[in-house]
Amino acid sequence: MQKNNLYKGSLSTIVLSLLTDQGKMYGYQITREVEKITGGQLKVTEGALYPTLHKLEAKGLLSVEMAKVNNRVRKYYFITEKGKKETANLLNEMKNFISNMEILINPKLA
Amino acid sequence: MQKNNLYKGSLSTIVLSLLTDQGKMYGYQITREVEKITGGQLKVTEGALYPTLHKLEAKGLLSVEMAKVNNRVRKYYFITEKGKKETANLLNEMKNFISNMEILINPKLA
DNA sequence: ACACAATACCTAATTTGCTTAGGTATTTTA
DNA sequence: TAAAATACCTAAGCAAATTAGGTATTGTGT
Repeated sequence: MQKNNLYKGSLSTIVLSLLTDQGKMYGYQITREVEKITGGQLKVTEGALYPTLHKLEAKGLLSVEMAKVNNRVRKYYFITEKGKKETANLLNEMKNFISNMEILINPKLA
Repeated sequence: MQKNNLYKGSLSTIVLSLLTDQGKMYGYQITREVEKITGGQLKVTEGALYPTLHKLEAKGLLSVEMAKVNNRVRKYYFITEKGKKETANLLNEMKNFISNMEILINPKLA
């Protein structure tokens, strides 16, 4: 996703969070949106994204809806009921991670 | 470090940040300190920590000082000049990661 | 008209950073 | 006196990326 390997492990959370917010999105759109939101700082590579989308679908957290736009196929992903619960868990884990990191790197808070 | 794989990639930053704060520490002490600071939420496993300390030493970011306490060996690690610069970089990357994640998971901020 | 960029999907080999599961040895505690 | 804690270590395996490809269509610049 970057040279930076801090993002390793966060992709599923990012995807599920975006889909929670936007309802449904297709893969390529997700890569554009993340780049836009982070001001170009984070680029989700397709080699990371597509396998992740397939994994989340296989786990039953996402469903797919095919669409044909301009003679080109799009696969819109959206969150299932099961996915909503898992998203809530992942978002909590992310918030916990962030607060733990903040006290770890900021000794004044410890 | 946990079941949670968000921490993947953050161990070097955690170690260097702690050593910046505390001057010098030995491996086992680092595992105790991280667990204490995070209220038991994050446990740095020795299988992850020792190879990381050796890697940081090999890169010239840390130096070692042996000590014998109670007939048992301790290896105290401390940051080199080169390590100070790299620590500053890693801390900046971590802060960037955190702010990017915050806007990604919090659509109201986007 | 034609090349190149952008859109849109995909896979597979490799790398990386951890987990899991061991190992040695001494000191402290129940 | 057995178990837990202290203190170091390594190696096989796993999971999530990176890197480096692939196909095909549409839009853009010259």
